[in-house]
Amino acid sequence: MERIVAGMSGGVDSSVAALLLKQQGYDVVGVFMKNWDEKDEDGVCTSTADWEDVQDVCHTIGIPCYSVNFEKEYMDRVFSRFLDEYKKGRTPNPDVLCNREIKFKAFLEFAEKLGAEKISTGHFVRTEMRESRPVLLRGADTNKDQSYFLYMLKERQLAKAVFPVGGMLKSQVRAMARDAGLSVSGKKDSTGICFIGERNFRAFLQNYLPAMPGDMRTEAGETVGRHIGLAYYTLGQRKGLGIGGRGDGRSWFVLQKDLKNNILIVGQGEDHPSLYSNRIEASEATWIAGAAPMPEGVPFRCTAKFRYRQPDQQVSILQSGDTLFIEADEPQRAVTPGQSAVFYQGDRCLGGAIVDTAIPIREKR
RNA sequence: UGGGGUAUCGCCAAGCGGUAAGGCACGGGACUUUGACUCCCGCAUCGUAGGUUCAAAUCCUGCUACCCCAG
Repeated sequence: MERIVAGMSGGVDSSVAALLLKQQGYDVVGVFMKNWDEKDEDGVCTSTADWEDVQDVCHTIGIPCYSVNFEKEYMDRVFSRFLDEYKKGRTPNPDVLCNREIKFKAFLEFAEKLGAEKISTGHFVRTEMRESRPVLLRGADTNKDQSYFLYMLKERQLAKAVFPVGGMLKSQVRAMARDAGLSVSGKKDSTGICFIGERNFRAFLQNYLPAMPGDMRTEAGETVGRHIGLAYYTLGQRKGLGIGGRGDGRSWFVLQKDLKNNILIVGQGEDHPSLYSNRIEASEATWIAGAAPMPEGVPFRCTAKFRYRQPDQQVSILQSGDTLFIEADEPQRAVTPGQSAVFYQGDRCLGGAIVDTAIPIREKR
């Protein structure tokens, strides 16, 4: 009987994933990962509660369960880079790294040591063999598709993974959990950084990044406020600026970071022109198939997402050396350095790259 | 010091005798496995002390503060 190690977070999705595998006759072993040790703002250690949920669910399903600790790996391979990026004034996405380095690497290796052929997670994505090679497809529930977070995986990682709920709708997953009597069937979807959880983001960052106050200025150079450190803001952000009543009365948004002078450039209006770009330069391109879908220097038409859950955007991409040039058909709002651009061809996720620069539209030449 | 003006929520700002618009900020919630965006809800008795009136943020008087002009 084939053994599968089910990664279980204590949430509905991974629980139902394990349940489905069990029903399909696999030798399922549930494993809970603890990768972060800290209480939340209320002094509650959510991972303890989640671990209890996992034990509960495993008991109901009738599978053994274990817990494994990757705190060190998470800190070394994910969180340290996360902080480095912030220190550079960028806005990283820790979860794409977490998937590549932890869930589909450290955890996968651990599962193999347990004698498992494969691992499962509760991600809403599908895989399929095409020409005897695994491809990553969007989840069937277009509203919950999580392929964006898995673009850094490679074929050999995909080949070792199963995503039992990828073909289902979220509503079906919940219904199945309820019918099976899983205690977590009504549990709220978790959000926030994976393993760290939902928290006051600014306060959280303040534990790791030094304050470096400076001016907030308009593009014209007028000082309109103070910031507590450029790292605490991201492009297109509105909340937290604390500027009210100035100018034409509209809301203020972060337009740019001037790291050299420690100045946050802000402007009014959700649709401020400086927030829009259609030419983006990215690097660290990774392709699930191992190589880009097009030769170097040749443009390629596909769709892209510049943030999770963004509707597909029509783009042309062109690789030149280490740089990936992206040209979007439509203007894109607040494309942010450090964030990921993920590429698709139909339902298939091809890979992605990390944004370095978004060139404002009005600088077109 | 003399003359004039203004004082309404943290900020901007309606109101002109009939019982406090709106925007921004902020707080809460929804959405969301990153960060954001978005959406919904909440949020003042009118500088102060008196007076007139059935009724005052709205009229009158004193006080206080700030602004402008003058010299």
